[in-house]
Amino acid sequence: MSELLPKTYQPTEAEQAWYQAWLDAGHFHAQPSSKAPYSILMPPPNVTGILHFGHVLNHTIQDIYIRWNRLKGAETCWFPGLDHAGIATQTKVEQQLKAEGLTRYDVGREAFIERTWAWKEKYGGIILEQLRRLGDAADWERTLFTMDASASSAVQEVFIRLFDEGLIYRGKRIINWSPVAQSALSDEEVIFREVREHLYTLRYHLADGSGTLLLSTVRPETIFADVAVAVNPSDERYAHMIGKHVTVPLCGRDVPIIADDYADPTFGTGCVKITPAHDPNDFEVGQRHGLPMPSCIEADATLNAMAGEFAGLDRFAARKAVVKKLEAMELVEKIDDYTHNVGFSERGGEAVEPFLSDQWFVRMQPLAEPALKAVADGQIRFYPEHWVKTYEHWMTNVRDWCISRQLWWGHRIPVYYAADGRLTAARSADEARAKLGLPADAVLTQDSDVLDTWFSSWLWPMTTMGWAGEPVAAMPPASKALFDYYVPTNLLVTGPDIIFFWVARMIMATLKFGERIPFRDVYFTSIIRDGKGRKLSKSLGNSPDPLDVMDKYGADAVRFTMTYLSPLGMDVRLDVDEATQDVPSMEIGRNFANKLWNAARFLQMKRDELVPEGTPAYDGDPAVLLSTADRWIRSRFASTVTSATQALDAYRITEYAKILYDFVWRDYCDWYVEVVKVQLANRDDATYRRWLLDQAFEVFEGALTLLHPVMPFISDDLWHRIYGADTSQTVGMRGLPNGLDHHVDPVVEQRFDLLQSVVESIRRQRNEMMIPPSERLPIVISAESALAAFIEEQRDVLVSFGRASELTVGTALAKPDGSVADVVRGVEVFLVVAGKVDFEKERQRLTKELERLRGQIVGIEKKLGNAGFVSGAKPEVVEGERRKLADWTATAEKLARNLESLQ
RNA sequence: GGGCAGUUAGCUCAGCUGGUUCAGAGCAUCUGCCUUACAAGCAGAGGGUCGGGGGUUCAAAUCCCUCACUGCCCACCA
Repeated sequence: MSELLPKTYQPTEAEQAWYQAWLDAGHFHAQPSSKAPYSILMPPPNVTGILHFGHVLNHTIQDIYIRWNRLKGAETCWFPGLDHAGIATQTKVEQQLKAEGLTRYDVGREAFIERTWAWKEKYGGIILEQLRRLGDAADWERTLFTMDASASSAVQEVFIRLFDEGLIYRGKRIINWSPVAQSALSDEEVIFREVREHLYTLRYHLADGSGTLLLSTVRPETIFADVAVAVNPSDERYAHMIGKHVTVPLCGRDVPIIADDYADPTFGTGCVKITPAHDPNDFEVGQRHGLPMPSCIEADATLNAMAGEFAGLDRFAARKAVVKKLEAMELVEKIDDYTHNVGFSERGGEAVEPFLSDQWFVRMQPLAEPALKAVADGQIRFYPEHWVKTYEHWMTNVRDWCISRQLWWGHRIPVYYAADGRLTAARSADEARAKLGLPADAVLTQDSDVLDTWFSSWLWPMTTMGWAGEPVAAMPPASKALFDYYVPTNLLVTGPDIIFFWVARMIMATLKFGERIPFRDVYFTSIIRDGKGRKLSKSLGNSPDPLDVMDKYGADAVRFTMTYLSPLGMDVRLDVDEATQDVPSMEIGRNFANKLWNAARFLQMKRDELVPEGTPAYDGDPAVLLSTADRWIRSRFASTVTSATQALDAYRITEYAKILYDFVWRDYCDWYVEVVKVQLANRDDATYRRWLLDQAFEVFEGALTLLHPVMPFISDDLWHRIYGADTSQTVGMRGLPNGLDHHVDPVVEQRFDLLQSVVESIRRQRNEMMIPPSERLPIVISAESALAAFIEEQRDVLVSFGRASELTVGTALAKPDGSVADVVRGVEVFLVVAGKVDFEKERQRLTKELERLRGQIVGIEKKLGNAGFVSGAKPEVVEGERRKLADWTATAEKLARNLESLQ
């Protein structure tokens, strides 16, 4: 009746078909309802983004929680989106233009933006398609682009409000400048790297001709903008010079010698040149002393007219040229090798230039305070928790956020300048005129800069709900309902690298504008590294395309393997074969999927073969039919539900994966299915067989259900194949198995454990004696009467698993002639091997085992002889040790006896 | 300079509130099996003084101190 399953699982087709079926059935779309809400905000991938393994891990985790909570009956919604990614996208289009021999200035701002939109439509958002291949159960109907009208409106409103409240201000400051992007960067977009350069010690002559001052610098090309030389006020060497002037070489200007604590007497000569426009520390010195702040370096990092003959040279070329000239003038005292940290653009990799310019800033401190509290109070929880410290450190030392970017692609700053120099933030020029009290025909110019991309990202918890920047109470009813139902969201899954960029700022913005926390739990994912511990990156060639890997192993296999290998708070190592771009560890997931597949195949084959159509269902008391093994698997399954739930509740996803892996593979397949084979073979009764298989199927269905969050495709595929549900249904919505606690039965588990030990003992002995499986041998088992009865009950299983020709079970049986012996938990297991026994080997093994046991007995006796232990430890622990001693002693005695009687 | 992780079998890692599965799993290695669900498999075996040292405790892989090494984050003295 059901179609026979192929021998191995073929994931690719099944995965695509099921994803479409889920979409068709609308399983991923959610609306506020009477059910409990559960929501996750998808970190919006860049519009230029391509799927990599970081996304795979991140999205697998999110999908697990979405599907798990859907299984639990929540109204789950996963809000997807796409980030306009200012610099990255603009760079793409500029590259395109470059191929045509054009720059963005050639086409002009408006045409350039149009072109970027066209690029976005054509090439952007490929990654969203790729995420579907992974299986993301996201509510795609709610996909938001950060430059959609509502989101753009929100950005504008927020800017205006912060401006009006004085939390956004314009200032001339030293910022991080990218000469390549020709734009400012925030502090977070700069990474520091150690660089080996030179420390030049230069001679500056005193203006009055009374001597020379030596000072050290790594940037001699900036001397044209020197405005002072600083010495430490406590530095006696220079005390008499304070107030005098030195002549700056090459440009002949005289600048004062000032006293400032910034100068470190122990570094170099103790004198430092002050160049406020080109160094953040010098800038502060300049401010303290009211010094002028000329710039000698332009936006493109070339020197300007202040540098005289060096004008037009790039900063690095200029450095060489300046040093050469100074050397010729004998003004270079010495040049030392010098290793120090230099800032580089996180994106482009070029050295960042400290650059003095007008920029827009957000005053962070007032926003940070409530955000700090929300985390300190535990309203928002971090997993792993240790990131709280990092968060608190950053938040308590938070610096103002430079939000203006000299780009074209992005949200334009809604600030208008009047001819008289006044300015304001407004929704339109008309509104600005009104705010400034100007007539309708007054000419205004809008600020030409755009906002940092993160200035839209930090509003994500609100914009995803349809918020356009209005006061929460004034939101349109549909958005308001969504917002109130789903925010705070339940979980955010992201990398710790964007804790400042994004997580912290979302908390600040949502508290301020949404009047609530944005999310309750934050899960920080692991960093993925290759076998050598390096981060995966395209340039290193160790970053395989996840799509290729999914094609080879299946999406479920990739998801499962990543989950299995990614402990909370630790890096993940993924061995990557650089030659083939293969990730061999994906076999873990693939093999597991295949195991599941074959377990299902077995059950289905047996049902087809042994249960004729029309076989009546068993309608008696199931307790009558349940064997120890049946009870055991039910007990194990009930425990598995509990422990899997606990693992996911604590965000221990690796543990969740391992629990299910072990249950399916070890308990269900290795033991239970093997017992089912015996039970089927030994009872020629169709009703019983039907009942037994139904029972086996039921547990399997439960396992598929628990696995669905991590392996959605195969679990649904098998579920439909076996249980014949129609495609509009999914195992992901049948509910979590519950009310099974009464199946947990420690006595049954203990007994089955003994059975396993006895079987393992027989197998071990057979293996050691090199007896092939085809050869059946007599087995004799001797145990105390209570256990003997149980072993007798398990006769069929023991005969089959132990490949026995005959089985004798009794109490106090003597060791048969020509047998080898083993003792497990006081049960003696004799294998009659007749001529085949290697007595020497057997003697060695028994002796070794006996020695080990005796050693342990001595240890435990010592422990029990310790008065401190007996009085100090919990009574049940002491009792446990006593029982253990008794068991071991009995076992040792039997072992010794068997060793003696060995011929 | 400040902070946060980590160090357990050849490799990758579990081991959570100290003791009842306490020294584990997977991979790799070795042995035997095409046993009619699965060789992407089955059955076995070997392999670790839990980074070093000290302390607390009746009891430490587990708690505390200290040192060493590895990785990450923050800061940026020219």
